[in-house]
Amino acid sequence: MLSHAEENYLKAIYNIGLHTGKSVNTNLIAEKLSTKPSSVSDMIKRLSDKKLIDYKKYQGAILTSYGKKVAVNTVRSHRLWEVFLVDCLNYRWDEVHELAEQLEHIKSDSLVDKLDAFLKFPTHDPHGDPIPDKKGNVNHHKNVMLSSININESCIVVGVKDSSSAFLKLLDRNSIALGSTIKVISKEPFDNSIHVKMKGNKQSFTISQQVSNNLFVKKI
Amino acid sequence: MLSHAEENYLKAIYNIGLHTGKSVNTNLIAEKLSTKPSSVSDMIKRLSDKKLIDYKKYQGAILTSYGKKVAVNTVRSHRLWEVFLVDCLNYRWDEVHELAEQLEHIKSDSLVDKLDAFLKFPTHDPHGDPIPDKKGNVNHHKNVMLSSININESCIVVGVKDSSSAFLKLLDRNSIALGSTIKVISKEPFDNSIHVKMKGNKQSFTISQQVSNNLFVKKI
DNA sequence: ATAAAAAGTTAGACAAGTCTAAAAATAATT
DNA sequence: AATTATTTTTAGACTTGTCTAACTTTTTAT
Repeated sequence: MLSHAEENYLKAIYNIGLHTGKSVNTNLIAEKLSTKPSSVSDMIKRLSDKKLIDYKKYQGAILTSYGKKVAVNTVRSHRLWEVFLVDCLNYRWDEVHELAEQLEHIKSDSLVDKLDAFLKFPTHDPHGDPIPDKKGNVNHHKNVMLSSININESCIVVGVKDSSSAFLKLLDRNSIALGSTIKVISKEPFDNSIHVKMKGNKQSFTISQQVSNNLFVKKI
Repeated sequence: MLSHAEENYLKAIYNIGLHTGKSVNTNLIAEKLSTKPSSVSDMIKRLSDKKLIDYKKYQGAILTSYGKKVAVNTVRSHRLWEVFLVDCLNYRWDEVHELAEQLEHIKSDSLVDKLDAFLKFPTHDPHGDPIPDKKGNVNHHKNVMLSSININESCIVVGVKDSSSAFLKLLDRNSIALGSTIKVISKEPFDNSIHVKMKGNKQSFTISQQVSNNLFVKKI
């Protein structure tokens, strides 16, 4: 039986590993978990003893298949709880992360699957992130960002990379939600901001690079 | 912010105090929490420092109004989660206790009230225990046990005192559920077992004293 | 290739929560 | 009232997870 802290470390290593593909550094984990590199070193040793990661001193960590399984299950739990919080309890998408961080650690053989069934097997969480299935299979984002869309092309918002409350509230204020259709009108070379128009909206407006780099989209 | 352990101690003190009415001894708490009296002594000191209980050495513990508030909120959370698990996720009433023990500790200002609303403000949990309202008011059982019902009288099952899995499964096997109507046919002086008949059932059967002492009923 | 910078690890300390073993206080019994 | 017995508390140890400060290894840059 793993502790909350252990699961959080595995999840962090999993998420960082997804982007980088290779061995994960101590400092990145520390940053992600708002802790200190020395604490990470300690924990990494314990996780290695438990065969959850492969680790050689000074060489970073990689999940074993067992560790990956735990991480994916935790991610699955997290995302299903987020769906529950938004769909059933009427939370907003910018409110659910911290709560799901707690709920994901509830220990049970059956809870997550029963929750999945109750929610009718959702495929994505409120931020557009894919929900791993019972067996741990995940359909990852294709990683097309709004910033890569050409002028005069349109796209649909399918996810957010940053799911911080600040970013999500900014999107709300601009009426950008999952499923929104956005057309790129022009690009500003100086600061890489882009001028966009939302479908069904006459008014066009400007989006900074920080924002367009954090919106997953699908071309249409 | 209180730890899971602290909340569990407060809940135990609250539950024991409900029955006894007075200062709660160390040994009872230790038994209820499956821990050792020495651990209880330690924790009791901490809870006293935090003004959650009143405590004088060798004199047992009593909840302060603040401590009682925490305990009742934890009970409220526990029972609402039990309703969710049974009504939404299709767990049986003998399966939900352990899970609710975990879920009750999720920290949030709004979660429990939102859950309450989602569940349409239930008044009782799957074992018939009353759910405290938002303000902490509870309608306690009137404590009428099946064992106190006279011959030829009928009653409705409104709750269980023992909510262990073993007891609940025994009730299931005898088709005794909340709302069942039971008529007392005869009593056996030797072992205090009673002979009963369920409404809508021709067959009558015998119930031991242990069982009849753990069923809350309402006379009809 | 060697010095400086960055990254990673160890050592020692701390807090929460638990335990065993022993001591102290209270309660029960003769 | 004195002696058991029971209950409660203390003392010291252990685990998990964290920290700071110091040290080592690896990487980077000159």
